[in-house]
Amino acid sequence: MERAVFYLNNIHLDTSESKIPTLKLFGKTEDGKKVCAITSKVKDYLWVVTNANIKELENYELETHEGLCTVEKVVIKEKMLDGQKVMAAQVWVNNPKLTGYLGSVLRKTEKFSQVYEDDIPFIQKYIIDHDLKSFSKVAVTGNKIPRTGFKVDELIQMREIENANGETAKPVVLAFDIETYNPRKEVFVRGNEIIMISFKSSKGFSKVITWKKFEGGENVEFVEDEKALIQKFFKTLKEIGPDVLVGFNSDAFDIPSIMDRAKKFGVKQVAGLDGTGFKVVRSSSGPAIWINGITHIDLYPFFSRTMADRLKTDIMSLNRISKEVLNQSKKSLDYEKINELWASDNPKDICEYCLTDAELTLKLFEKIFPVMMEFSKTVQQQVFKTCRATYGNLVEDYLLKENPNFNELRKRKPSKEEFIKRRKTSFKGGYVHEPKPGLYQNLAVFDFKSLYPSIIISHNISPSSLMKGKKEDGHAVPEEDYWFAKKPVGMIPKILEELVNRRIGIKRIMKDVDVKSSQHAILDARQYSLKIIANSFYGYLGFPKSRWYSIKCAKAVTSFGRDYIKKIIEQSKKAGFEVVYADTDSVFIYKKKSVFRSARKTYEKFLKQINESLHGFMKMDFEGLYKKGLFISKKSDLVGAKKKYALLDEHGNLVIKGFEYVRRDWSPLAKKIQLKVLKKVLAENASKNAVKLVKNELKKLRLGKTPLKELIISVQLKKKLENYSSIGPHVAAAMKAEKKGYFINPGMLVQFIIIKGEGSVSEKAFIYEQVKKEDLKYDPEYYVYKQVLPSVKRILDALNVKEEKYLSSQSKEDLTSFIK
DNA sequence: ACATACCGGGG
DNA sequence: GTGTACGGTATGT
Repeated sequence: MERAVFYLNNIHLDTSESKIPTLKLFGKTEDGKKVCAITSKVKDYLWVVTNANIKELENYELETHEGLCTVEKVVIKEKMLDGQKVMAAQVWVNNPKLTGYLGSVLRKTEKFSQVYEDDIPFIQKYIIDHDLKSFSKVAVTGNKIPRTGFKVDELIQMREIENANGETAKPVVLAFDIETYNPRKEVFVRGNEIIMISFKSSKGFSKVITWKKFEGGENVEFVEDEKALIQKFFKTLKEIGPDVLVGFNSDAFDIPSIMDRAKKFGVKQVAGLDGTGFKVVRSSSGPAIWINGITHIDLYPFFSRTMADRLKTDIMSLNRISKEVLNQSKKSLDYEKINELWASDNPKDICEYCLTDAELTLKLFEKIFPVMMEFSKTVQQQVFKTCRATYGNLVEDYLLKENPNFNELRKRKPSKEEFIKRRKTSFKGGYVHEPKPGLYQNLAVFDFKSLYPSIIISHNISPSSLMKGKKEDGHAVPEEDYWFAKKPVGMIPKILEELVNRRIGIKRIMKDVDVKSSQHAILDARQYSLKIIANSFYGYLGFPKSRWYSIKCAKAVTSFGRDYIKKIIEQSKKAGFEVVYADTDSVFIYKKKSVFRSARKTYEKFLKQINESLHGFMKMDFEGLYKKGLFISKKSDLVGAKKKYALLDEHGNLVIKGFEYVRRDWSPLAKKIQLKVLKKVLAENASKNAVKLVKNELKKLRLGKTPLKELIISVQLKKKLENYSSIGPHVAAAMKAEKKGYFINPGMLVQFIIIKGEGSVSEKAFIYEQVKKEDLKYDPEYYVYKQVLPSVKRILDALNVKEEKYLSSQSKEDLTSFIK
């Protein structure tokens, strides 16, 4: 027997080789040796709540197409279910893959229909039950066995495993990026050549590999052809032997591309430490790529959901995130230029571009990894899973992990029918005070500190306390006829309170730590992970897929919340402030004729007054002071749109939320004008210039002088042409193009122009190439009224600029004649 | 009014 | 595996 202590990298249950699943744990020792521990002797369990004689269960056997499922042991225990004591049988199963199936069979029986915990993924239970953590030490006992096929230093037939605590490992990281040649504008991976791959490692490895030779590139290595490039990718992965492979959108783009090309050239994928290739697994953000023994991190899902609230940018591209987080931009090179350079055998600039992307990816990873790790530790799941999780997943994982401390049976996920039923049930959300469109000066934003968590804790909002005891003794819900008992404290408020208290404790410690130290960064990451999870409890209660879903609890939370925010609005008005906008837990207020310099003092004084009037646990924070705020109206409504505003902060940064200029199905012209107008209005303080700009652009457009390229609308063709039941403009354009002999393929990006003529938008849509070749004229009317106007109208409306000012003083009819 | 289809990230 | 993101918008029918 041997004992090996190593940092755990990843765990999974492998069913590829035989019907008996093998548990594989990968990691590395302190001195950097790679280890894999395997075992096929893992047992899983489920719970059955029953008063029936359990003898029948003890020797239960079930034939399945995946082998025999046998019950190996049954243990009776007293458990809690919704705060009530129940007798339950813990049923141990020989094969973890069959637990769910056994559960579904038992559920159909009369005696054993109340089945629990059969739907918790085995690995998740295993990690919780063995107290394991990503990149933390584990101690394994077992026998060394021959390493046949494994790319590790040691392979162990595992008997036992335990958490060995201690420091977490600093992983060896390899960041990568690919470039593809895509002259036919297919958006998706199929059929596109990979022309180069770049690498940057945490150990200083830096290289671009490509298959067209040129003079004088730095860190460039040339290979014979694309096949050799793909082979080189796997070879490099093996040579560097990273603990973490990181990309940006690599789940959806880089790795699927590599897999696709490897298949085409018959290159065997050897990525995992057991010689296996990439594996496509389901994650809550869509398909994800798993590698045995290496943690694959895709930065995109983590930034675009978990970190989104912390970023100013609304656009989650590598460039924008790098700019904000690292203060470093991508090399600018648009994809048409990439195609052009490659076609003309001049890939040098592409190489530099590619390497910069890998470098930014590595830097972003290094910056954000502590945060990912804190999330992973907090919910006790593998970082692979946590960094792709939705808020709901994080709460659910946290509850699954904390729940055993309460001896409660963990709830099941809803059935399909239940899910559909829940989804139909809507309820009133937070209170929204619609903004009056306009540009405001010196705005203050206050928000309740953890409004919903505070409400849940202080009103004991929990399924187990719902309508227990007498109404007079409980917390009555505003506008509703139900209540929550004050005691005993329910599982959800209890877990949440512990979480909030932990965060308070961390924040207290942080005060005495140097802001620039790495310890501070870690503590900040930890408190942030706790904050995100705490703030998501409410959403979780009302999320139809939740195990601990409770519509009454969710309703109660928003009901209390509306009560609180309305009181703040009233108080603000009484104190002589104008309330511009309020949403759920925040208010945007201002005072007419205020001066920026003195505004902060005024607001701070008022905030203090608010806080003095609030009960103990409720508190409002000063979220920010903005020099300017632009609120715009809904499309055709008088009241303003929700979450659509642009702010200019104290340092002159623009914060733009919810404007459409980011989308590719808008013409570059509309996007460009919208952004310019916003900048002029907010940053340059010149709405006159904005009007002038719009006027000029419209004039150009009407004279037919706008370059065609600026008018291209790009929409992806997602299906075969014959499968469309509704023929939208991109489909119609593609159909016409195909008849003319153009290459049309599902997956491609249809770039079209709306041309002059009669009929619907679809009838007037033609692909860009055809418009160019046949010298068709674009339709100024369409671009004026369907592209440019919608993008700026609401902004200028908010500033009380009348349409005529920029559209023209002439009538529409006159304009049409003008165009002719 | 309702249904359908697409956006995001990546080249 | 019981479910496969989601909220917003334009255009067709």
